[in-house]
Amino acid sequence: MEQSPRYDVFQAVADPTRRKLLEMLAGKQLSISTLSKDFSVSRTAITKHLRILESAGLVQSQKVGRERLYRLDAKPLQTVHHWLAFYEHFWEDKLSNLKKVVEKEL
Amino acid sequence: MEQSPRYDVFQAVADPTRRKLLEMLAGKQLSISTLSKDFSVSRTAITKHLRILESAGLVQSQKVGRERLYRLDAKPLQTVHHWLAFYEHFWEDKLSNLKKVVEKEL
DNA sequence: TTGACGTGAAACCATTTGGTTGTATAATAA
DNA sequence: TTATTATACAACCAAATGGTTTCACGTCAA
Repeated sequence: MEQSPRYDVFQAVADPTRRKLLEMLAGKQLSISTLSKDFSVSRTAITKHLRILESAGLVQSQKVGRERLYRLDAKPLQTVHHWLAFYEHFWEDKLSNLKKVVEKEL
Repeated sequence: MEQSPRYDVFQAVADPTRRKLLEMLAGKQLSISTLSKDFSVSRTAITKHLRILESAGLVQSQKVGRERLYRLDAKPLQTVHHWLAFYEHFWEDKLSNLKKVVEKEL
């Protein structure tokens, strides 16, 4: 859980807690404490998850007074989107195959 | 690396080796040995990765003679696709915001 | 100025992860 | 029949991961 290595977006997004954090940050800026309230794990654990998300570029933060506010940056998710695009026709093929079968039945 | 627990598709896809395996299996069925040739890690390691992919439903296998052939099943990737759809307008917003800025400049 | 609040940082810890080597066994080619 | 090939399985290992507790420190409200 060390923060020095740049986290891969795929890896960052692999954890359910981190996905939930991204969801909470969709639209609004929230502080660590506020975010933590929705989880059963400690504030420290949430801080670590946020650092991982930040090192993957999925969130950005700024210190305001005594709090640190985090906000979503969805751009790195485009990488996942592009990666997925390649596989899209593989699951669509299944559908078109099914379509053919159904058409043959009629 | 135990295989009993069902692997999450997000987790399955988080590893670069496993993503490469999926790519190799796009379109064609390949045996473990054949797949292994393209990696620097051992065949055993590849077998374990394939088991993880299988438990996530991303590949299916069948034993043919003395080999085990694996093939891609992209369906579980739809889960990732749906998940991503929610964030799509967050990176699109950036573009439309940029567009607004550019328009104002003109 | 004094607590309470929000965070940062360090030290630890158990489990999971990704990898290895070695042995056993069924299928195939000579 | 005898190697050789392709796996399977078990045991083991170091490092990464997700988590904790404790303590220190700046900020803000009374």
